[in-house]
Amino acid sequence: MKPSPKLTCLQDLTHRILSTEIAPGADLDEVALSEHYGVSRTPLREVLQRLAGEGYVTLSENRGAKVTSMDLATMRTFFQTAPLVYSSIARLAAENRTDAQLDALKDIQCAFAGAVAAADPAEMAMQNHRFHAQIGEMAGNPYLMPSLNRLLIDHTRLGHVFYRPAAPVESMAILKASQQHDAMITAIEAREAAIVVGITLEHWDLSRGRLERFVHPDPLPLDLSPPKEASHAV
Amino acid sequence: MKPSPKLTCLQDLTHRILSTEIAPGADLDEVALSEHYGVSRTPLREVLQRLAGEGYVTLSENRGAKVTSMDLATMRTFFQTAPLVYSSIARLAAENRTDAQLDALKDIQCAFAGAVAAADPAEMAMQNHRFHAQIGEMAGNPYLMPSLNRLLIDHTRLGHVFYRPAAPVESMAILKASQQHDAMITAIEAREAAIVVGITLEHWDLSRGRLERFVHPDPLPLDLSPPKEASHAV
DNA sequence: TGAATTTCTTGTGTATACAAATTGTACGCA
DNA sequence: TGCGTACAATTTGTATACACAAGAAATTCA
Repeated sequence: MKPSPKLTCLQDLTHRILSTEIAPGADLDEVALSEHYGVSRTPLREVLQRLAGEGYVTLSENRGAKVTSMDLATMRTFFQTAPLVYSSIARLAAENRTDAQLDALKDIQCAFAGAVAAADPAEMAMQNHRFHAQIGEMAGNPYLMPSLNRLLIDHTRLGHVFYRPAAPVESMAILKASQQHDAMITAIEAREAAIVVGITLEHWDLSRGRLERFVHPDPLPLDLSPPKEASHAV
Repeated sequence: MKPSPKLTCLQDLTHRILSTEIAPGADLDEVALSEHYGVSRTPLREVLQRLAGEGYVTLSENRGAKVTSMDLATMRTFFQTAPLVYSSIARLAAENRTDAQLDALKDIQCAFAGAVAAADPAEMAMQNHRFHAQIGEMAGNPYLMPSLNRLLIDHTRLGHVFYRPAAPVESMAILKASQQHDAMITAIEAREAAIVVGITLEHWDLSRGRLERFVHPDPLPLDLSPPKEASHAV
């Protein structure tokens, strides 16, 4: 009945980190956060410890918590690792899903489609996160789950680019992504593992194309004044 | 200078869990542990939270901490997942290793060989754990690391069987495992990714053979009295 | 004026005391 | 005797106070 302030704190922090409202690398002050959420430092520190375990924040001795940063070396690893884990999870999800899990996935995709219709980029990114986390649940593999979740954290943080279309061409990509979600649901329902893996890899390629273009943007025309946002990438 | 009691507590608990001195599924009492390690409940709870994040223990609301259990469903998943993660990590280790990391690996293998020579099963299992965790370090992939570590926890807990040879034939397996470690070091040093992956898969097959025989032991002769250790497996 | 050391400020780490929740037990009632 | 309820005991969750470490600023001495 009562919304536990500790749980609220945990959920709100994850949300704000995933949405990059709290930027990668940002310092998290214990007293400020504890006052903000109306809990004492003890449970707040436990929340931070948990977030650290899930990869959202990084703790250093006597130096507090920082939001896990996204440096270029990590990005490289991200692009290297994601297809392997995503496709493995997809295969397992098709094999092991339950009906209840499938229904939950459909609900999430519904919310995702709603966010697309409403042209709400932040909400799209969050529902997309939930969608893929749910597929992870369906895989039922406690060994791969932590890897998937770490990938999804960075994918979602990067992904706010994806869902902020600059050109009309790019909003087409969002529609295509949503259609791929639908196709994944159909294939998972039919337990067609090979098909799910195929769609998942296409889905990844679509996402990768946009993300890489962001990390490696097209060079600006050479005769213009110095670029302003070049180093803003990560 | 001073051996922080909190760190001692963390390391000792991981060691006792990996060695199954504290059995899978066992309850962990906060007050008892805090008194045992000479710290108050606050830091002890932080240790438990961290161990939970790494997969050693499982926390339930208002119900304390239990050592993560190893049920049959999990075992199935374990055997399904390990080769994928191990071989991926092996490939990355060969590609990304530094000289310092390689030296550390050699030191660990030295300690492992020492334990083999001393016929110390517990020590073998622990050094084997360190060996493979070090290869994980060399892979330098923060996304796959948590999966590897979770696999290694259960592998090491199961592995105490491996290093407790019942028959002379089985102590040959330990020697072969040690030789495979040496071969992995050589291949990693030469950055021969394909070779490392091959040895890793052989290494896994060797381990799997013994572990599966433990989970699925040979049936006892039918004309004997009721089996005594049948359900002791997991 | 510059460098080094001391002090002060800020923020984290730990301990203890208290509140809340769960579990086991005993008692009463059907 | 069986079941349900209430109470007690144990264990976990939270708050507060204090101790300690790291970094910044200021003062002193060369």
